[in-house]
Amino acid sequence: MDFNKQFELIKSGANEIIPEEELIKKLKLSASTGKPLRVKAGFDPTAPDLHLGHTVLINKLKTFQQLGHQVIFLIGDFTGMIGDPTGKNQTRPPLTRAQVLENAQTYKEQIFKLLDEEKTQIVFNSKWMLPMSAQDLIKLCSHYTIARMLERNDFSKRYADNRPISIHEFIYPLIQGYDSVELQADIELGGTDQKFNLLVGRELQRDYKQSPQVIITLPLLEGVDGVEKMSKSLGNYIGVTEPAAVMFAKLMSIPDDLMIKYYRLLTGLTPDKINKIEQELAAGGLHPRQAKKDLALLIVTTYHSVQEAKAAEDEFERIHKLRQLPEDIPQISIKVEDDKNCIWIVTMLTKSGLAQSGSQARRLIKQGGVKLNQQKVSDANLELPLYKEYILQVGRRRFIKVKPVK
RNA sequence: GGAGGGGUUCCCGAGUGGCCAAAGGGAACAGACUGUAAAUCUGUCGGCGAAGCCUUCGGAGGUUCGAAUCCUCCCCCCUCCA
Repeated sequence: MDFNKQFELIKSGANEIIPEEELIKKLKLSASTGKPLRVKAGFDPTAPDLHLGHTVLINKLKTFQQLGHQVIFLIGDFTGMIGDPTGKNQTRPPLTRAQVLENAQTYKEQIFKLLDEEKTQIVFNSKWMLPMSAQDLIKLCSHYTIARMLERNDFSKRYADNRPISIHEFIYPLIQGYDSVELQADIELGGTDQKFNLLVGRELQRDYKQSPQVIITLPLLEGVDGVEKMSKSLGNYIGVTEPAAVMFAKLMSIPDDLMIKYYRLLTGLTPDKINKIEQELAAGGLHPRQAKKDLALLIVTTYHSVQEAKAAEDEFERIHKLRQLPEDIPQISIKVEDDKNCIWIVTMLTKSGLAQSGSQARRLIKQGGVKLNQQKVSDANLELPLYKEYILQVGRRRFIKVKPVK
């Protein structure tokens, strides 16, 4: 593949490449020497459940891998003890060796749905950070100045606002940078919020007489709400291990405006193809719903299979378009007190977990959000005979089969 | 060591003796609408088989007919000065 095509592929979806000329130089050098570039991206070991936001980086790693370069998946088990300084993060308790290995295993299961296991190098930065002596750490610190640290937006802001900055927070970017030294990285990928840290890596490598890495920042992916960046704690995430049907439904719920970004950052489609979809959408030739379905199918297929993706689509149609019952409804039976021969609707809702309290159950009924055997329930005092099986529904998409017994 | 600010219901945040189950916003949930679980609009948003009652405002005591609000002690967080 010629350099322009390669470059275009690498650049697709990227926010910044700093500096672009160096990337081209490195690509050319690699081609002429036959030596693959070393491409690094770091991940947090404390949150081993990957969501699509994380896979933006992994997808880009994959691009490099497909171009024949050496991909390095760095697990920041040492930096994880510090936590990236956002002002909110507290120092985290160090993970035990067992936890680290366990999380690493979880990572592997997830990333190898995208990356080629044979060609991926997984490393932990505790490998070189744990044995580092205090003396060496001080030496590392001497490569950087407070003034330069304060260039980091987050630090300068907190400093100006009289909010605390702990000393150890300064160490974080230094270690991340030092990882690049240790790994002799040619390229480091990171989210746009990592720009500062990535740049520190360049400086340090230069100080350590290495060729500075090219940094590529990728946009932060908004979650299904379309506003906040995807994160587990905000609940707007799509996890890579989620069931196909859940994944599909979540993907269908993203705002239309976000579709193209998802296409660009999460699918392996070429820039040409994505541009075409974008144009057809704008021209009205392609229905946004269809485009979003195609997107969902593509992504779900990556993490599951074609069959499962298709089944997920059918399920979605059934529930949301045709408003029918889903194929598999979880089933439970509820024990009733011995002296009763009927069950109260509110009890059914709370015992089945569809409502968290009796008050909430009553509210749902009052709002017309409860259906029993597809009939709306309007009476909160409804009593039902035992031994029959009921299909309870709350809202449009929560179903459960309930069998009350003694 | 000294001075000061603060801890309120899932989150942010108002509330300085009764009108407070506690404003406002966010999140969430339900309803309407829709190609969609988007957007928008409406409603709900501590618990109780619900009349009324019970529990909640960092913790423990106290003052008062009555406390998120006042007092005492304690715990925690933050800032400034040295």
